Amino acid sequence: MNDAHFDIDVGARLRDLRLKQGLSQRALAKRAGVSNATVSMVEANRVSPSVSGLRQILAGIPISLGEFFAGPPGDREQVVFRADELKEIAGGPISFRQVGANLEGRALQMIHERYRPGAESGKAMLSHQGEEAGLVIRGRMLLEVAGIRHELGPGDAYFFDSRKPHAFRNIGEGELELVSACTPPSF
Amino acid sequence: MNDAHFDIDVGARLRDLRLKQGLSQRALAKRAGVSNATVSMVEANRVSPSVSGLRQILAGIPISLGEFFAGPPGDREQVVFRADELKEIAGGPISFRQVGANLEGRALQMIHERYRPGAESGKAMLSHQGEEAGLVIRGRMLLEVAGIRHELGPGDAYFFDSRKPHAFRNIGEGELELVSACTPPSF
DNA sequence: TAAGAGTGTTCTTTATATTGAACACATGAA
DNA sequence: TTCATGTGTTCAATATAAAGAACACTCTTA
Repeated sequence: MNDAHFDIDVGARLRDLRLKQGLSQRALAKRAGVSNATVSMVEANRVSPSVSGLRQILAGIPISLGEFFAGPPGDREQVVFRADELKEIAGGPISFRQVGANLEGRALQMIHERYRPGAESGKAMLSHQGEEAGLVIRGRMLLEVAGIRHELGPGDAYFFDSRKPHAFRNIGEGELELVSACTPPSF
Repeated sequence: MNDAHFDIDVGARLRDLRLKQGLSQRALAKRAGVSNATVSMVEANRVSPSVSGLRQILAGIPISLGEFFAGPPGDREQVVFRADELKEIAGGPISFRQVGANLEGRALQMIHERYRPGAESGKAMLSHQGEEAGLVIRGRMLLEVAGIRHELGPGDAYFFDSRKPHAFRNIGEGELELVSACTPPSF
């Protein structure tokens, strides 16, 4: 019934986080205001805690539900990606070169973007929620977010909620180069 | 006891997502394999669903728990940050200039980093989990992750799990310039 | 040994989430 | 109107999570 959506192991993850903080079940329980039995049960996956209960427990770490479920990407290995091995994920007048090949299960996506003069990348209203940011390295760019246009040059940056409709365009004479990041990965 | 950790409104968020998909409570319930009453209760915040129960419901959207809780950071406004208004968050031989001033409740952090020759930034084992990535713009950098050293030049990039111990150093003759991003924000 | 303090686990009761059916209210068709 | 089908909500029964106390175990210290 379920897709392969990383079935995060709540118990293991909680235990992992707790131990990283050097806390015993009782110590965490006390900080969080729950019983030690609850912590034990949850860690052993003998129960599936209520969201409010889990939030309560996580308050003792402390960590938010978002961070908790942002989850362990598993151990992916490659750390360094050479300039020529960034994965090209767009063609034509726009070059999107992604850091890392397979982002399945990851929380972050970074892209080295290049736009030929006049090139533009418009994304309509995106249902997927998240955040994105970028910093211009070279060239001039026109950024439109939620109907408002902004002109950015080298060193300028942006940060917005991905759900807002947005579009990018190179309005300079030369190439536009920028580094962007978004979470969660959008494609 | 709690920090201002955005107390996400589970009910409102679920309803919002469901409506965005154009589903009725019953339609979603059927796809998810739960009762319509459950959907109603959860949306009205009359109960705090179990994690397993919520996952079940979200499978009908479909969306993962991570995405669900990555959550709406509320409407923050400033979209564009000029080069000279990036917030300096480190001093001395290292310059960290952050995109956006207040990242409270946000999921993403982007930093424009500059290192003088020889400067280094070592972070020991970081308890906070997450991911980080970066791309070198100028100069040569030595990156050490989990005991392994890598040398990177312009255009090269990295991507790793923040929990692994890591350190950065400028090993070039000139300035090292890079753009990094991490999720969740680490400081 | 024994006693004490620490660990995580297991028990029984209590609180709460979830179900399936009934409910109340809309809209559109005969 | 009357019926049919849609919506979201509420109710009583059942399944499950949470609490508090007891348990079993490992240490350290006397």
